[in-house]
Amino acid sequence: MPEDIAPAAPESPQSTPSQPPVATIAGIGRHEGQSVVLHGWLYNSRESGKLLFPIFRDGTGLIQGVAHVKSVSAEVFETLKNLTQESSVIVTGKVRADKRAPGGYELDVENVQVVQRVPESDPYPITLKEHGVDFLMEHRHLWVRSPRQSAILRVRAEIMRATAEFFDSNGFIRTDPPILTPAACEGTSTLFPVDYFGDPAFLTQSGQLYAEATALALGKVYSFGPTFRAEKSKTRRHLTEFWMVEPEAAFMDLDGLLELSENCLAHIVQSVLKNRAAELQTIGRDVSKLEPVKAPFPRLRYDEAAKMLNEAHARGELENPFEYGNDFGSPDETWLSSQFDRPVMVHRYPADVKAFYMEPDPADPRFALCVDVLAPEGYGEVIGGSQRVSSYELLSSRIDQHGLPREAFQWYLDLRRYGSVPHAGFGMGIERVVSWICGLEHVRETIPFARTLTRIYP
RNA sequence: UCCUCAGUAGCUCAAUGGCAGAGCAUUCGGCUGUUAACCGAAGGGUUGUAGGUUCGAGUCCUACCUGAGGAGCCA
Repeated sequence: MPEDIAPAAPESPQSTPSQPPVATIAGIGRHEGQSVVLHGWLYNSRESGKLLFPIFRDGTGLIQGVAHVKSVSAEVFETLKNLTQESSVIVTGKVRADKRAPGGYELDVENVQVVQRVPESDPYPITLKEHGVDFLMEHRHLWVRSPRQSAILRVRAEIMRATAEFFDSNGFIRTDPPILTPAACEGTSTLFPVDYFGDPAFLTQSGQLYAEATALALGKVYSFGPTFRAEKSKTRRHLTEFWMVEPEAAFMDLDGLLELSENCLAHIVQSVLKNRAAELQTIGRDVSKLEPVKAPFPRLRYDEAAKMLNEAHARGELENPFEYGNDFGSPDETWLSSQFDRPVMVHRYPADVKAFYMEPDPADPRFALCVDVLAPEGYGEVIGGSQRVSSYELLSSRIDQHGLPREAFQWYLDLRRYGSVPHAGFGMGIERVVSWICGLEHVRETIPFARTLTRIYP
C-alpha cells in the first residue's frame, strides 16, 4: 500500500509571477541560470558526507541534483537524504551548466515536495544492477521506467508517426478493419477464438482482405492496428499480439508495390535518425548502420536469392543446403539480409509456398507476384506483400484448393465480381521494424506490454 | 510440437556427493564532487515440485512444473 500520500498538488503548479516555471529535463537548457520546477521521480541517489546527489527523472530525461547541508534547509536536506528510489517528487532548483554532467546540466536543489514516498519495507524492485529476462518481464509495468526502455518506446512512437505521415501524405486514406472477424484469412490453426454471442468468431490475424475492399472504394488505403496470431513460436521475432500497417492500392502492380515499400521504409528510418537521435544514443545504436537506408533498395528474384544461398552453403557459410522450391528458412533470411547495407527486396517466390490470394506472374505462372523485404544485419522479414489475384475464376478455385470455407469468402469474391482491378498491398510488422532500427535482441522490448507464447501478465 | 540449456537470499550469481556463500538491494554508521560512488557492520534461505539412490544430495537418477535460446510457421 502506498503511504505518505501528499496532500493535493499545489493549486497552480504552472508558472505564476512568484513561482519558477515548470520545466522538463529534456528542455532544461533553456532555463540555464534560472530556478525551475521539475515534476518527476527519484531515479537514484548518491551521497558523500554533507553532499547529496539525487538523480531525478521526469520521463524526458535524467538530471543530477546537488544539495549541500549548508545550501538547503535542514528539513529539505533530511527529506532528500532519506528519499527512496522511484519516490515521486516536485523539485525546485536552479539550473547550472556543468561539464561533469552527462546531460550538460545539474540542478542545485532549493526545495523538494514528496508526492509519494516509496517505503523502505517494500523497496522498488528494479535496481540499477543486472536483472534477468523473466524478472524484468514480470515487472514490465515498472521496467518501462528505465531510460533504455523509455527510449525504445519513444522510437516506436516516432516510427508509428512517420509511418502514418508517409501514407497520409501520399494519398492513402486510413481505413481500419474489424478486430473481431468471422473467419480466417489464411488458415484457422493460428487464430484466437472468441465467443460472439454464442457464435464462433476470431481475433483478426490480418486486415488485408478488408483493406482490399476499401481500396476498391477509395483507391489507396491503409490500416494500422493490432493483429493476433496463436502461433506456437518462441523466437526473438514473434509476439502473439503485434501491430501491423497494411497499405492496399487499386491499380497498383508489383513494381509499384516495390517502390512503395522502399520509400516507406526509407522515410521511417530517416525520420527516426532526424527526430530521435538522442534516444538512439541512449539505446547505444550504431547509426552508421541506418544512414544508408535510402531508396532504391536492392532487388533479387527468388531464383537469384536461391543461387546465392546455395553458393553460401558451398562456401560453408550456411549449415544446411537450401532446397529450391521451398520458402526461405529463418537462417536463410538472416544470411541473405546480412549481405546488404539496406533492406533487400526478394520477389517472385514459387506460387506453391505462398498465400492463396497472390497473383501468378503472367510471364511464368509458377511464380507469384510477391515480395518479402528483409531488413539488414540479420533482422529478416519486416514486410510481406503481393499483387492480389484479380480474376474471380482463379480466386474461386484457389479458395477451394486451400480448403477454405467458401461461405465466409463470398464478400471477398464480390470484390472480383464487381469492377475487379489489379491491386496490391503489403503488411509491415511494426515491432520488427522497431527491433531492427533500435538494434534489439528481441521484439518483446519494442511494445509496451508484450504478449508472447508464455506470457500474458502484466 | 520438437531440440538444447537453466531454476540456490528481494535481484544477479557461487558452492569437488561432506558446515548454505558473495555482490547488489534494505537497515545502522562514516565520508564536501559522487557518476551502477566508496568504506565498515547487521538482518535476510522449505536450494522449483514429488519421488528415488546414498552413511550423507543444492550437487547423482526419474517424472512433472516454470522460464530461456533455437527449429518449423510467420510480420
